Amino acid sequence: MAKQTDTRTRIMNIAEAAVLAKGFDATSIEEIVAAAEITKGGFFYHFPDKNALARALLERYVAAEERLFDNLFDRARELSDDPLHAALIGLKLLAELFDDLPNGHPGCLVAVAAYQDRLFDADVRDINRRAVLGWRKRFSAMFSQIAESYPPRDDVDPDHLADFVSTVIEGSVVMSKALAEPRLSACQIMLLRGYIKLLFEPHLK
Amino acid sequence: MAKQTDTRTRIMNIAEAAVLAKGFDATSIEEIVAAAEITKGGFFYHFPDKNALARALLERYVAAEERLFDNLFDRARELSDDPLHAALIGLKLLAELFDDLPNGHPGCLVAVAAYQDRLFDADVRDINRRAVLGWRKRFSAMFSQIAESYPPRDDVDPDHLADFVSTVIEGSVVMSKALAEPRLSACQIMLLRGYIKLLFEPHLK
DNA sequence: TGTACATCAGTGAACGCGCGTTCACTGATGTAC
DNA sequence: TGTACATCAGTGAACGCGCGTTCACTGATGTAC
Repeated sequence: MAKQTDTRTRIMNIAEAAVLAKGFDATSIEEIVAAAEITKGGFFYHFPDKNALARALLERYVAAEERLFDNLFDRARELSDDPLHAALIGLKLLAELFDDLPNGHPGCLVAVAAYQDRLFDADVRDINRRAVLGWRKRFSAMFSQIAESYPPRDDVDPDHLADFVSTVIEGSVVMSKALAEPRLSACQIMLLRGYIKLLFEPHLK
Repeated sequence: MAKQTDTRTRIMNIAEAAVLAKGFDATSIEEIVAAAEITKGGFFYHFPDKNALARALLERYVAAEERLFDNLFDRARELSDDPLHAALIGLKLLAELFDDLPNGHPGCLVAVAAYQDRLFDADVRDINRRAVLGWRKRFSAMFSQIAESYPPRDDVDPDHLADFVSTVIEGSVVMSKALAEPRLSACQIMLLRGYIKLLFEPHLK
């Protein structure tokens, strides 16, 4: 039973890296089982078909991302009671997290699913949609709370601002991959942080 | 000769749409020639191999994008001599352009190449890198010029700010595809515009 | 404690299909004289 | 204007390989009595 999860996890780790590097269709079961040192039959013991692998990968990825955001912004709230300051700390922590990845972020499975959605069934597409809506909900609540104490300098919809966070994260990963510049993501997230600061922080002059 | 470019263009249009919907590897030559109503031999008359198709698609896409940005920001400069106002007009025009696409932006081939780069040779990866560096150069020049007249409220590197434009565009396309919300991109670009405005526009109060 | 059976986590061989690529050929159009 | 040849833009058949999937089997571990 420890072994089951071992092999299954090993399959998924290998598959995830390959999918992020060349797409889902180009990642063959053959190469996965070769790297995992099992046979094809072994793969199909763990997953009924290839689509089930996609689903499992995306579900795991989304759950992990959610946990990560939870931890990160919970930690930020521990460091400051003020909602704006906590958000700024959270974004800084996020940037640091990206900066600590030596080869840059390996890529976001949500973006892969978005860009290859004709490959997957409605089930997988729905998981993806819900995940992004979850991010919207999370950050929208954050910005709504900030807006209560800090009237924004610009009249922006909290949902749109929430999407802006996801937009910048997703976009920065694309950019850092395209340019092979691992540090780019962290830098872009700090720019986003600058915007949030500018938008909400009271002007002192 | 009109016919040659016709068929070649038809192949590329069909291929581009398919690649943006499911990735490069999953787009078979078989389905392309079926849709283009030619035989496989016909395809290989126009392209020596599948990688040549990828290269041709990316080159065409990058060139078209460059022309589009040229036209858009040239037009903006016609409408205002002031570099900041011209930039804000340019971003507004860009947002409108996105909003006019009824099904949303079909996707950016640069993002596809970034997320499936293990599929392509060094040649294709280089075209991609240069394209993104081109965007950086374009927008960096724009922001440097703005900064001459309008001291930014925040000390940001023009290159980073330039990348931020690309980041938001790329990210918003990912988001609008993931959520199947065609209008999202335009909205996110307007948020970016709001940031630029906030960053450079003199505070009146 | 020993035996019988069930389940788990795979193996290994086989399958047919679709893929990218090659190549000999062809009919229409263009060019030289 | 007619003929000979070249080029263009493909056709159509064939190729071998790798893909996802199936399935009968297996050896190790767990459970009942």
